[in-house]
Amino acid sequence: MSAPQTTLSQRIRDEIEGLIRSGVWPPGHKAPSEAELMAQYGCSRMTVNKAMSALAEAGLIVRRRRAGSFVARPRVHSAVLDIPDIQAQVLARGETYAFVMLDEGRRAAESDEEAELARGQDLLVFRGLHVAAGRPFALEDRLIALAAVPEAADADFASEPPGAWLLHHVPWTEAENRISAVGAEPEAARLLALDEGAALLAVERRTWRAGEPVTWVRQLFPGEAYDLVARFGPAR
Amino acid sequence: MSAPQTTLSQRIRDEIEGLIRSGVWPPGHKAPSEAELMAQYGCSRMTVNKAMSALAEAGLIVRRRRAGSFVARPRVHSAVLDIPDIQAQVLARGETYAFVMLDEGRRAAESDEEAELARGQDLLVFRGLHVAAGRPFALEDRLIALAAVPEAADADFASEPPGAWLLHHVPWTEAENRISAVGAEPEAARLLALDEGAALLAVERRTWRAGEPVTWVRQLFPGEAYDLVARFGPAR
DNA sequence: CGCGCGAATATGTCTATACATATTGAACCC
DNA sequence: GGGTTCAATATGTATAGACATATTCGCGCG
Repeated sequence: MSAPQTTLSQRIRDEIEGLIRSGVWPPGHKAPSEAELMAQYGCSRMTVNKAMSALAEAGLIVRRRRAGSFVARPRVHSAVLDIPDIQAQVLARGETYAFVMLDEGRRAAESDEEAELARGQDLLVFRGLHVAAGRPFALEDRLIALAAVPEAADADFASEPPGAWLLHHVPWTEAENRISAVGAEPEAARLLALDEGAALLAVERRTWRAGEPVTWVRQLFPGEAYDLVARFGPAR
Repeated sequence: MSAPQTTLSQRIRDEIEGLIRSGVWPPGHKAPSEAELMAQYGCSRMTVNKAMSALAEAGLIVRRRRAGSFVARPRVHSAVLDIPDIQAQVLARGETYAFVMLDEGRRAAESDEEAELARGQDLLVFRGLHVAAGRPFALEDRLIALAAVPEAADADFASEPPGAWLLHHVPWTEAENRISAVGAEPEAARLLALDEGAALLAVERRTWRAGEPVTWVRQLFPGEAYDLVARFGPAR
């Protein structure tokens, strides 16, 4: 048994996908041309083309004739649950947006769950309030793993809130959303200017890049003020 | 300008996708072999193969050597928001499941929104309670468009609740979920055995098949008892 | 009658080649 | 200097042929 159980075009695709997902090829990076790849892998152009076309269809690269193939900017979202960038959403509705940082710090993990995220290093801890049109829109608690994103230690989260900063700097590869409804606790009610016990939409999200946990976030939205919309349709 | 702005393999793919999505080719239907298609379209096998491979990758067909290509059974869900079949979910957790039909009828549309769904014909109207492990799990209101699903008029919704029946009989092509948190109204609170004003997770879903509206449903879950989990990961 | 084996079939992948098309960059002319 | 043209480049699509591989069907043998 000599042949690997994967095909050549699949192998090319996987290797390049690995380079992209791991960040070795950052967004905007120019990939080798098909001619270069066919020399590198010793195969025909059709084989290379199949791999690259698949990557393009998957949205990982953007191809432009004559110019070449480039690693795509992290898709803000691949058409799935559209909740990542609250700032962009609010601005898209034509409302003013502000992020009020309530608390900001750096500490070690304090629970098993946090330890899984921290992976031996410190966590950045945030609590902030998203404000749309002058009214509280969402209360956010966030942890960022410095183990996964060391450059976050030097980021300026006054100019760009942590969620947006991450979205623009760290492409994620996996995410898990947990959505539920909860009654407002006293402090949350106060910060969101609601009555205690009011229905809140709670979105808890964990995000990974290439299997490595990056961030955990919990956002609380006033139930009446926010609808989460997810639309699934034909592929194109 | 003579050439259509779509390529041949894309056209083949689109036409076959249309046959599948419209239901002309039902699940399990055997598609023509590549040889037949290349005769039909007067092109080479590679061109046909590209179209069929793309359909296979998209999960619309299943291909088996020597046997042929077959229309895939409707994917219960393509790994997206996992909420369609409450019964299956409850049973998967090892709990008993029951659906209690509270109200069932047939009537004409009574609002503009309903008219859009009804398309000139009657609607089937349901209200029922999903019961898991003997406790209320979700309150469901549903409308089904007889214009889109005439066979629903003869279905036995005592043996299979409307949601599961639809899922097993009508593959959907587009869906829109709207998720929010609401306080329990008196009647909902009573039916779900909760206090008035308790936080409920509200899922409102509209579904289409090939552009034609099929059903509208609103499900109310006790906030503490239910988490909506959506996981997005690598394609394969 | 049942079982195994081989032939036929349909897909899976790859090669080599060809022509089309968008884009870029540079040469060229006014 | 500025705008136009043109050729080089890289991708997009398609062809025809080849070999590999999984699966099924049917035939023949015991």
